[in-house]
Amino acid sequence: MRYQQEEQFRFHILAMQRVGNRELTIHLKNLDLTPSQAEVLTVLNERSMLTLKEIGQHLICETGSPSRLVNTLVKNGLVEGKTDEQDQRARRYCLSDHGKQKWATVKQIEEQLYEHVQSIYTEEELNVMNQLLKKYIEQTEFQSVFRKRSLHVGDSVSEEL
Amino acid sequence: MRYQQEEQFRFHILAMQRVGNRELTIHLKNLDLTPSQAEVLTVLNERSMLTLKEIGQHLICETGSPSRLVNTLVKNGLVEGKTDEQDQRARRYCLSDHGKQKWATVKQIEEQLYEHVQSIYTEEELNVMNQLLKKYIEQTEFQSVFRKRSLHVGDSVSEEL
DNA sequence: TATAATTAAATGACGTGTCATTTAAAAAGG
DNA sequence: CCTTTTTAAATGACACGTCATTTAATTATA
Repeated sequence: MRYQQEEQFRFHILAMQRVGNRELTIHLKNLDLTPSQAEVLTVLNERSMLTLKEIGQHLICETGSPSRLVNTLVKNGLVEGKTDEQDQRARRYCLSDHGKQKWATVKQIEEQLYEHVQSIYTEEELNVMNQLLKKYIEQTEFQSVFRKRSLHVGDSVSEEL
Repeated sequence: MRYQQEEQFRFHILAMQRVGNRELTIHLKNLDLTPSQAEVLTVLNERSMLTLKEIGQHLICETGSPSRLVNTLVKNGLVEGKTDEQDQRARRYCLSDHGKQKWATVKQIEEQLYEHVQSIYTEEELNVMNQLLKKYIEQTEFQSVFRKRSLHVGDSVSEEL
């Protein structure tokens, strides 16, 4: 059958995303957080005082302006927003004390997930996949997210393969 | 930073899924279909007369019984359902003529996606990734989907790496 | 056989993702 | 300075994806 490897790759990616998301969802439920909300906390923990648009530019979970996502976090007291003084249209957001506290737990849950990944793959195997996946991502709009989030720093170009 | 490879892998998977889904969404929009709906058509093209539960067991896009997904396709005339004679609770679904026709176009769109993948990866690279991704999937509930869909048949075990 | 337990599907609820439209503020251009 | 264009954010709409609950039919069991 033609495209067998390509089809398998397509559904591997879909399945991996689903299974990872479910694993995160389960563990985050104790915190009353969704994976998307957790990603916002992570972004705001790394860089504070971002506008909605800037937050969107740091997220992989959503394009455009993640109004509802962030507003839910504001409503739940995890994020605080202040109107920008230079630009009355924009609001700048940061973690509240409660948000910072929750993020610490989110970090532990993420590390659980990473431990799970580590239990299946060697670092070398992860490196191989990351090198290859990066090749695809670099041709997409997400390339800038990885750059902004510093998710691609420190990569060593593989000599083998 | 600890877990750097693992974190990168996590977001690579998320970004790959998003970008692939968007690419499919754009091309399927001309057909008035979503990627999930297209997956149902593909499943029903491969195996007909499945119940809702069985369809769900062949889908990666959704767990549980995909009532609404399939009912939308019935409403749009792409899928037909008849009550099972042995079990009055269950309904068995198959593609309508219109559905078969649409699937032919869906197949072309999928092949476009696979051509795109091919333009970025060699078959050897795809094979490497598939071998590794399969290791993860095999430990999840999706393992049975890949088996049922025959998405893992014909894999040659890699000797290298 | 009558009742209880199981099962298939439908449905309600909620939070995304995505796109299109609207609103209001800022910038650009005359 | 006023009008037009651009821009940030909010909002409406729609289809998921997920979970919990309900409904109805089937099976198990006392």
